[in-house]
Amino acid sequence: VSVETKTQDSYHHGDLANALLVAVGEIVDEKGAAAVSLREAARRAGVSHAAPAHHFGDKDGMIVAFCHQGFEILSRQMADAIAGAADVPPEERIALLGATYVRFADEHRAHFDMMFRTGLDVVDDASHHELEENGGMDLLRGTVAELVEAGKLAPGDAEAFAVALWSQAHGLASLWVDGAIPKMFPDMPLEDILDKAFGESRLGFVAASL
Amino acid sequence: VSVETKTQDSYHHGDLANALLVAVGEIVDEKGAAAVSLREAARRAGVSHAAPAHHFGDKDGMIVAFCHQGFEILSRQMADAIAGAADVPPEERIALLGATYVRFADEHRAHFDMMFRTGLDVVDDASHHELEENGGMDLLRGTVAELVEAGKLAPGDAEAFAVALWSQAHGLASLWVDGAIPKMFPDMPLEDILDKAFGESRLGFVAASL
DNA sequence: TGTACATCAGTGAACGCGCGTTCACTGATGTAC
DNA sequence: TGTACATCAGTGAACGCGCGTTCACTGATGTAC
Repeated sequence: VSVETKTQDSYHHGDLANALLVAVGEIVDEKGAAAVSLREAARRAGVSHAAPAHHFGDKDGMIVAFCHQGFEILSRQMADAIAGAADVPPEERIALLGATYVRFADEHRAHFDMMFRTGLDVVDDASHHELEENGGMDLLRGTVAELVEAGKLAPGDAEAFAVALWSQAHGLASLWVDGAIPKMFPDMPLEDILDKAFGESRLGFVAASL
Repeated sequence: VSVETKTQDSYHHGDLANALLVAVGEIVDEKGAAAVSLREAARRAGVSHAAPAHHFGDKDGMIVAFCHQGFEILSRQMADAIAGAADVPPEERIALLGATYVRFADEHRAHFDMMFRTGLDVVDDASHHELEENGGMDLLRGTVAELVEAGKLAPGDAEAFAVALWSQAHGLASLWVDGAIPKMFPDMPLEDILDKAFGESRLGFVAASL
């Protein structure tokens, strides 16, 4: 996706808020999250440097909006992943959620970086809220609860199990996106790693043994 | 640890390089990795802003030196963790390595952030080298190899197993240090989580089932 | 259909800031003789 | 033991840069009547 710059003969952009968010993604991809600035985003959108203020208020506003977009995408993809799998055992749905999380990071590196890896206070504050609100965390909790109901997981282990799963997915996503896994273990396709990390047999055990 | 500022009546600091690295850690802890600057580090060390150049050349040099320090600590802690456990089964040593990795992140948040989470090119380039050189990765590989030798893991699964373990430890460390786990799952002590994530029974299975 | 007017979105100049880096310098230390 | 000198570590001024934010403005759009 490329930034839609303003039509040359029009004073108003028409879709500046979106164009700026696209620009933010490009900056993160090209130069890292630390390089994001209002002025650079405005430049890429073909607009004066003061224009973003009309849409996002200030820099924090733009960054939070970008993260919000990411959380929406992530939660939608997670919901989609298990929407068509209601009749499947919970451990398989959990595997789907984990793989979806990692694929989201792979396909939306800029969003993943901003959402989870910048360490900005404004992002941390917003992220907690987003994770609770948008349903991604509820899907994990709910599916783990089904595992308990099905007698495959002790009730007292539900939280630890959820944490372990989230950690596995988050760590895989982080190291993969960083390029650490490809560097240390060349020639391992992501899908192979996902098979191993979230494969049915493994999760079945984890549920039983925790 | 606090920055040792220069003795007031001495022109030379005496231990400026170390004092600057301590200052970097404080800045990361207080204001995030993005706030690290040569001038702020010099300020905290009680020295003129041009002084750091004599020790680290430029800003990248200072950051790489800080990361290098972190990799040294991590690899030493990992080596120590299994040094006294040579007679223990490999799956238990692997659990020790994982827990050590997470505890390192918990106890050295600033270093962990800089080493793995800034996304700076200069850090990424150095980190790959450090991980290979300083032995941390070798410890993981070596212990996984023992698992294979002991017939507890198929040779073809060794790499995937190593990736899964590293991911589990890295994700747990990241989410814990971010405060995401405490926020989503309050009142779970880190040691409890480590027990569940790297506990003997779980790893025994993972080795057998991958 | 036309006109006044409010509202909104983008402009461009200006501000002050902290930054990395350079450079000629100076104080301190150590070494050769 | 003393002296010249090289070397090293820290200084302070200067530079140019990109940044976030503010502000009076202006062009465009839509709405009331």
